[in-house]
Amino acid sequence: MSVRCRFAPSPTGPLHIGGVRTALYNYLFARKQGGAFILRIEDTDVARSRVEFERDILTGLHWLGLEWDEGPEVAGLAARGAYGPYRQMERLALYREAAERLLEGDLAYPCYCSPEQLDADRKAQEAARQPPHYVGRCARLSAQERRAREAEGIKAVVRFRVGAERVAFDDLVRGHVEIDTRTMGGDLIILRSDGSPLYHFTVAVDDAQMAITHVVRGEEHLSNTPKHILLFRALGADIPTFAHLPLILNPDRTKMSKRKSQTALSAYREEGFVREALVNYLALLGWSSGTEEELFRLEELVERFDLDRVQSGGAVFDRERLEWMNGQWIRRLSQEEFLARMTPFLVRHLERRTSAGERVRQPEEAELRALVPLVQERLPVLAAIGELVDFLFLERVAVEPGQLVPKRWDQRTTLEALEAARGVIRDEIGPVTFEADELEPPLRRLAEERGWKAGDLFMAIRVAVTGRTATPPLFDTLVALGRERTLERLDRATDVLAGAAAPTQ
RNA sequence: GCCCCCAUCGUCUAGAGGCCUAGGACGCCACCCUUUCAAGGUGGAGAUCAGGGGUUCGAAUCCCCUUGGGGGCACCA
Repeated sequence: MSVRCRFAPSPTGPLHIGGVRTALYNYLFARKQGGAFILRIEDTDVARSRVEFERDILTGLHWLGLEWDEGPEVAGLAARGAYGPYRQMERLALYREAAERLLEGDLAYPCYCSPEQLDADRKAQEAARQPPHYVGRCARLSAQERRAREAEGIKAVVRFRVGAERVAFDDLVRGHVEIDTRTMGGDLIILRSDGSPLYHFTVAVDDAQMAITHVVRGEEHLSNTPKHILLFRALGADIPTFAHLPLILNPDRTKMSKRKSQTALSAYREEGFVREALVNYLALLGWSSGTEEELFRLEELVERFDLDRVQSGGAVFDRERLEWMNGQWIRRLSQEEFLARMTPFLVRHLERRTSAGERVRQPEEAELRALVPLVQERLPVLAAIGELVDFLFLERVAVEPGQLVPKRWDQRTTLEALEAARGVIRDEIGPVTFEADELEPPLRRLAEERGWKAGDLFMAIRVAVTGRTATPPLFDTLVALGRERTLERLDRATDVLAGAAAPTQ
């Protein structure tokens, strides 16, 4: 039988990094096995589910390149797949029908206990240091008793009978697992009093109906797996193979959460993490290829992936390592690709500067292209492009007199150097060509003639024209700036320095 | 409280009884390269393999216990 596995997120929040990892492992496993990867939206929590979250999930998966074979929407097309619909709220009839069957077979029963009663039970159990469980008040009601309650207008939930036994299964990640059903909290509610289905029930009904062969999901579902197995059995369905993935952890080793970590995929995307890095990093968080290579693209991961090699202990999400890997993938992008991905980040940065009241010049395609070799290897995240090169597009850069003077120099020397450098650039460099190669020799010569360290001269110029001490290579920077702007900024810096000097002299 | 899972450098991991005086990567430190910042290169510090018992000629690797951590036990998913 060919492999079918699914990613089943609920749209109660933006696509979570942990969900991405689960989706990725499902995808890798399905592709590796030549099986199907199915996306199912678990939106039965009406109170918390929102369409924009569903959109965020679909967008995120598309962006990562984790395309699904069946699901609510495929690559912008309408839903597709023979086991649809793929949104649970569109599958209510299926659940109702399945519940009906269980009721008929007395594998489930209506329960009339009020939430208040259940709450009181739970409190009592807690006080008696008992594990919380349903006491079974409605488990053996006679037909008349049920009718009486119905007559009172009490809306019943439907409970699934959980018999006493040890349920065992062989988890692909954890091996043999056995759980006593008596520790699971008693008979399970599968339908709310309004008739809507609950998670454990929908999972079993859907996985059965969608012919899922492998359930690959987070470890938080491990203890609940017997419930699903019992339900599969009651439904007369085959029991899929399970693989429970280790949790992704906060730095304090608790389950990764919004409170303590940045969990939304979209947030990483907005910071300029590239899909290659996110996929690569997450693949290696809990799985390893067994070799010492660690930079893999999606297709390479598919070739190598194996659930056997999934780690069983939880893994702390290490942003530093992600950033390193992101830099690796940014550098591996083709120039065209890099340009296309980086530009929106620069544009956005400049827009922000504009709204902050600064005068900004719009970058031209050609000058951005020229910038690529200078910046591509300097970005840990794409969003860093703004800070790196915005001085090229700002009408005025703020130059601090303090920064302008190199460590070994004083104000006088700096002033002299900037004026001299300006002269050299104005007189010796052709306005037409103005290339990095022709800038360097005369400026080095200048430093030598005056007995300055070239580095000091260059630093003074750098700060003068960019307002920063860390920039792309100086001569390329001057070229990017252009002759006119370079001269202008040297002038202005000289004024700033002279102005700062004046009061003290 | 009960049940389940987990346990190798700070972090991600290699290791499926002898190849381990435990390997790689991130991070950290130093040096090299260098006009700054990165990138890159070289080297270094960093794990008595949580602790204790077994099994075995031999254990990070198998078993048991302890400890620690995590997860689960909803008319949430």
